[in-house]
Amino acid sequence: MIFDNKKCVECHLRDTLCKCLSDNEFEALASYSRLYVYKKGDVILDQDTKCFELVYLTKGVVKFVLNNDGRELIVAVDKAQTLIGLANILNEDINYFSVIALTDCNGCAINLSKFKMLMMNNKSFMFEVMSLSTQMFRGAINNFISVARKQSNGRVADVLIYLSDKIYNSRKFVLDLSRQELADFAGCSKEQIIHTLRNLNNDNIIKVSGKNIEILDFEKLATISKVG
Amino acid sequence: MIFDNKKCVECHLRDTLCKCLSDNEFEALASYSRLYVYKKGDVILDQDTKCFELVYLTKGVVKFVLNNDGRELIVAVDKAQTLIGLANILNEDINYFSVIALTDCNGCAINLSKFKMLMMNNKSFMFEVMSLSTQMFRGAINNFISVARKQSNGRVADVLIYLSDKIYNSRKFVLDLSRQELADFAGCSKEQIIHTLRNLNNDNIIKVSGKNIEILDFEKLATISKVG
DNA sequence: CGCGAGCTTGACGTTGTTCAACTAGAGTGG
DNA sequence: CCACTCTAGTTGAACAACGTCAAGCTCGCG
Repeated sequence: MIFDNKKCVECHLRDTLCKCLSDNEFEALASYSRLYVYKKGDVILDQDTKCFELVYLTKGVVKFVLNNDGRELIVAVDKAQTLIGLANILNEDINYFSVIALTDCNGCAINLSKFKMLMMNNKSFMFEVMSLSTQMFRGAINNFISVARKQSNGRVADVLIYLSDKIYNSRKFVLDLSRQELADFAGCSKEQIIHTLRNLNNDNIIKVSGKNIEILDFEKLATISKVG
Repeated sequence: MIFDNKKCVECHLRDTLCKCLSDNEFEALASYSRLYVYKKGDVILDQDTKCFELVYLTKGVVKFVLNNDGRELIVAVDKAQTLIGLANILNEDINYFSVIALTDCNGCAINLSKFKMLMMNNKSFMFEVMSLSTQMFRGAINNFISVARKQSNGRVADVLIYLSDKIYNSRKFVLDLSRQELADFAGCSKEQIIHTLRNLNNDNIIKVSGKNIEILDFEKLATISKVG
């Protein structure tokens, strides 16, 4: 579904990534942008397909997913406001991850070739874009270090802290991820997630009830994350 | 130790990453470059320190290492000819990995601010650089996927195939990595590496004798890598 | 010849996966 | 309104994978 886009100048993107663009330059980008609505579960970007558009997410929570041999691995979870697809544009315009809506989402599709043209003509903009995309990669690498080195207590602690700090900005939140998705994020089986959550619950470090999570003892959780 | 650098125009770097630079531009870069000699074990770039120079490796094999809590994790292994430090320059000029010589190495240090200046003034060059640095990150992520999802047979197979294809370009090679380093690369204990190598040896898939490795049945090894 | 670092080996215990059975809740159709 | 089905979640038991430990080995070097 497509909306009008007359309010681009008020967009959060204007003040952040695009802050070094002139009004004319930003206008050129905005005139090609279109709003989309995604339902929970919709594929926003599809791994291994050609990428023609970036998506600026204005509402909702998404997961970045790598698929190999049928099994999913969640590389990152992110929420509005954020630009999606950056990691794709630097090489061959083939999507490296899939991006899938965890909640209903709104997004604004930005024409990739226009975006690239702007990058070519505005060096500071290019540096902003590069910086953002390497941040994304570094985050992914840090995540994999966690998965590669820690055992499940530590990984689950990592995931909970990440969600609390970066996504829900609260010690108490309602999960948008299923148990299976938590497992794909933490790199273990869903049963292991359930066991670990229950243990943390019984030790009064967190309170779990279905999708409702509350972190009761953040210090202890941070220690578990560190120790592994 | 520092050599003269009159032969920069013959450097492999000139024909690859720097192919889109004019003679003047390349000259500007070369006039600031200096040759260094590293002994096996030397730290070429040090994690978490400020980075003033890129290093173009002209001889030798190196490992990219992430350190956390005393334990090492090898992110990648690379050999000459290759440019080292790219992943660092996109953000805050703080080295994200350490780079350590696995063999005696020669390298050519390139002034980072000159390099950046060239990037700012030559868009195609900037795209070349960006492309190279994202390749590096994608490689790292693929490596971590392997570590995160496969069990030790698959990981060891991955490592052997990587070394055979990308580093030694032969089915038969002499390892520059210790058993501990193989373990840091595959994300498991050194004992597990030894067990797995012996099993592969007993199954006549590889032949191991100390540092000497020969891949006897590449197809079978590739299958093990896929299956996990 | 003796020392030490890296390598090898096997035993053992922990961790985590797999499997199978069961429960709860949501959606569907008669 | 009640079966029926389907999916997600939960539980525990059996098993396999892996790390840790402790002991012994090998080889190069002083």
